[in-house]
Amino acid sequence: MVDANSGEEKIKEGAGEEEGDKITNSCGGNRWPRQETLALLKIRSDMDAVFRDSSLKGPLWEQVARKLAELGYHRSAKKCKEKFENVYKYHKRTKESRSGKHEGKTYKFFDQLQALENQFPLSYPPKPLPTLATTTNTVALLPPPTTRPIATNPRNPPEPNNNENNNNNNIPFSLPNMNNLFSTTSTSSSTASDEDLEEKYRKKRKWKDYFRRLTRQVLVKQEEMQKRFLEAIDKREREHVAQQEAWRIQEMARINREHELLVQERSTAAAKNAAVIAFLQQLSAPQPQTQVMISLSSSRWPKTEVHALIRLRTSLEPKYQENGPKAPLWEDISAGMSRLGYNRSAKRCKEKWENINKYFKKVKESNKQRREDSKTCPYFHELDALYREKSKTQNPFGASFHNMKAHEMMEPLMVQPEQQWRPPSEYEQGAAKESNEGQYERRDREEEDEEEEEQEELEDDNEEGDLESVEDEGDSRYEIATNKLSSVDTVE
DNA sequence: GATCGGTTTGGTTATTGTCA
DNA sequence: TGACAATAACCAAACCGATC
Repeated sequence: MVDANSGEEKIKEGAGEEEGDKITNSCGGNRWPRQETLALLKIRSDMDAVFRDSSLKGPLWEQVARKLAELGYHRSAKKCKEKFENVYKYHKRTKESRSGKHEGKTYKFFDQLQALENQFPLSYPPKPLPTLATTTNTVALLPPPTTRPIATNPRNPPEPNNNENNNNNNIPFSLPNMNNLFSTTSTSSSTASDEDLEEKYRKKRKWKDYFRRLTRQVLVKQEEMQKRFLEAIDKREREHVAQQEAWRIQEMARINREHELLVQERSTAAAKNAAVIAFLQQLSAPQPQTQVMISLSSSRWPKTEVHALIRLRTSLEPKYQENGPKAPLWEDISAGMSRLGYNRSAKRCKEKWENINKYFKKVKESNKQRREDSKTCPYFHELDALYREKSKTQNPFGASFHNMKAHEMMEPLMVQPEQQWRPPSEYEQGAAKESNEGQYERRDREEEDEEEEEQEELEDDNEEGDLESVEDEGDSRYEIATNKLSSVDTVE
């Protein structure tokens, strides 16, 4: 898998993730060294508030990338985002499965991510966080010191009487007379008698005592503050735990309620099913199971379903081309889908249509080369053909669609041959869609392989015109690939 | 209301590294 | 060497807000 971004990160220095600690940042090709990941986490967590406040995240990731670059790690914004998401995702996954096989093991970025989750500023470099008094990291968590730096320079001693909190101080803030202390030019400067010396010595001792007491006092104060701070943290910790406990209890209650509801629903559903089955048995209709599978559609759209949607949409488009409301179109499509055995609401159909088009456009615009044998996005060929068709009919001489090259415009419009599709009747007759899923998957893959081969062949030797008719080799009646918008009716 | 662009979240797959 | 963890990258679904 080669990303467009990977060019800048191709340098491989043979160092793995763990060695990232010891080596420079440019190691390991696309892999993120530990330090780099930590830097990313740090930056991202620092900007967490900004991220939460902003609705447009793109520029923020640019900023993250810039900050990372300042640290010597060059990654694109997209990569930063992706990396963060992946790390976060993995963290969540491992956290959830901790009770299972991961028990006893901790994800190496657990502390950072946990801290981020708890809206707690991260420490850096990372070390186990929460026990605040134990690690040196906690220093980073401490608020900026409120005690003013102590003036150790005897020439600038603290102003004695400006201190508002010195009532209960034992320190005598009535300072010795500084002029006397530092003035070597006393009135009796000419005589260096013993008395003078003794006087000086006494004053010196006095100052010494004063600073000793001051230092002691400051230390006591600092300890007191630290104690108060730790108590506050402790209190907050307890509150947090209590909150979590309360939340847990609430959550348990909610889960219990949901469980009861589920049980109720299940029992009513079972009753309904039994009634329906009984009814069907009474009718003893020849093919009662044809519609049973309809409701089995999962949230993920199988390939065949996407194909059906595209075909329905393209076939119904002319009917709704006027600027009228589109809702009936999607209702129609939804109905068509259900006729084919797919239970999708109009909204879902519309959403799916938008999503596949969005992704298709995105890929086209990025000029990314898709692998011919790409197993993903089976609808690409169809959309491609559809858009080519549109661009031809709407603007045959104007700007080409997505900067299509001239020779590309000449290429035959290749709707994916419907020969790759199962005729609905075949699988509609199946007892349940689920049970056939594996089989269909295999068939899909086989069909895709055939499809790709055929596509290649056709592209190789066929540069002209429409492919009016491709006869199916199989035993069923399949639709023919053509550049005309195909009608869904032929499927049925 | 329709459309579009952006984002979030979750799933999947392929690859790489580590360790027994 | 195989199992497994970790990672990168991709994709899909769903949602939201802006714009027309």
